Amino acid sequence: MHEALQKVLNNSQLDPALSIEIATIGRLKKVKAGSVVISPVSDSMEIPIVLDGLLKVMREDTNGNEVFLYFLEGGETCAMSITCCIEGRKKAFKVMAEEDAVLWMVPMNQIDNWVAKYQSFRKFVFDAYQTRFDELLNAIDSVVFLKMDQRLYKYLLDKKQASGSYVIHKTHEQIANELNTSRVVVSRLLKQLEHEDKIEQHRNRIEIL
Amino acid sequence: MHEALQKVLNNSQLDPALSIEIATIGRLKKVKAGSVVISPVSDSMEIPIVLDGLLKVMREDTNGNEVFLYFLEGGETCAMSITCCIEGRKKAFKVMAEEDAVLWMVPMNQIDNWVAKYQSFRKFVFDAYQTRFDELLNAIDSVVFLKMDQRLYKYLLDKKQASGSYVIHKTHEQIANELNTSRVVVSRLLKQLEHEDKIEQHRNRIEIL
DNA sequence: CACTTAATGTGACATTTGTTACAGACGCTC
DNA sequence: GAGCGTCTGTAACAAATGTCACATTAAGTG
Repeated sequence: MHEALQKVLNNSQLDPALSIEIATIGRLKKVKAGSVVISPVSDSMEIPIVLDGLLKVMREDTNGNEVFLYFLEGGETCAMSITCCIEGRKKAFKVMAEEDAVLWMVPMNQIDNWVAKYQSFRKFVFDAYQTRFDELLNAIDSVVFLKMDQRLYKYLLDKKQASGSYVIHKTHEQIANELNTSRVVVSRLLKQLEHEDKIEQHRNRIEIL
Repeated sequence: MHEALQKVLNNSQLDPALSIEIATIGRLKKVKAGSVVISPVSDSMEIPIVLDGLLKVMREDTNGNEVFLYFLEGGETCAMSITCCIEGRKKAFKVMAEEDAVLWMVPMNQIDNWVAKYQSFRKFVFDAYQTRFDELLNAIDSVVFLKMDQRLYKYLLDKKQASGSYVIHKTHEQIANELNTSRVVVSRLLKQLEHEDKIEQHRNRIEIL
């Protein structure tokens, strides 16, 4: 069995028999940073479990504007994919690789079966839902209750937390896209954060202090 | 069996045996418009199924600011309650009666059991999750991609849709609270909508045209 | 009807965010 | 180091939203 998969399954406290099923039926997928894993147009019938690396979930409107929702870290799975697949619905979000990532792709056709059969899988799925709900509500909080400067700083802190590095390799333009604002605004506010000694700026790189 | 419950259970296409269990184990609860059904501090172990009337789900931040997320109509249930109860977590939202409502309160302790036992209940629960995810994403869209005038109009249309009436009995102040803005802003924008012949205004009452 | 209270209207101004235009800085390649 | 493309900084202005003050209006009550 793939080593990282073994580790993730153990941490998830899944039933051993179920772990074997998942390991048997799934397949490994490696994705490069920046590549799209799930998009509104894709109709993949697999759900990704993150073994290593970092995914990010974005919401996209019909005009191509987008906004960052949350990260998916090692051991986590995309709860929204589960219901989409079960319901055969169009996905209303986009999942991208924020860093190079290793995924375990599990075909959907066994999900209902496992939910019925394994208490540990029910817990796994409900955990995933709960965590994602929390993340979505958190995203709503940021957007509704915070001004752009706080939202930006929160974004930087989240990114630091998720990547485990205080160095962020992004351009102002990229950050602006994730917050659905403009590059000039981001530059302005980052300059402010720099003056407050909360960050340090370099080309293509921001350090959180 | 309660008549409205009977109807809702039938529409949900639940297994007859399960319907009987739900009808047996639950209890009827009537709530007055404006009253709080679930709040972050409540630790109720029941989930509500809306038999009649209209509930609304709000997000509240620590400073007491709040924002409207979505309505729960007849036949719908609060998916977030399910996971909260299963996980024993603190609720991160508030559910209020938008109109007088009749609820069927189902104790949580049977949920896991039902999920294991009934395929139709799994479908019911996953449907609920999917619908709620969609509603949350929809709420995010409004807040991220729309300006306040569009957001306000969308809110009015949603309310019209959910209540089934083109007349909305709310003050500008109340609307402002649900959109997390100020009364003056709402008055200004409503006046605009009136000039565009999209609404007609009276004291405590707005008519959608 | 006169009075009271809550709801709404509106002007004036502050703050935040968005937009445009352009200048300067950095890193890369030849 | 000259040339090039991208990234960042910044001024100037526009638009959206928030805030304060106060006027006006509508509905209910005695």
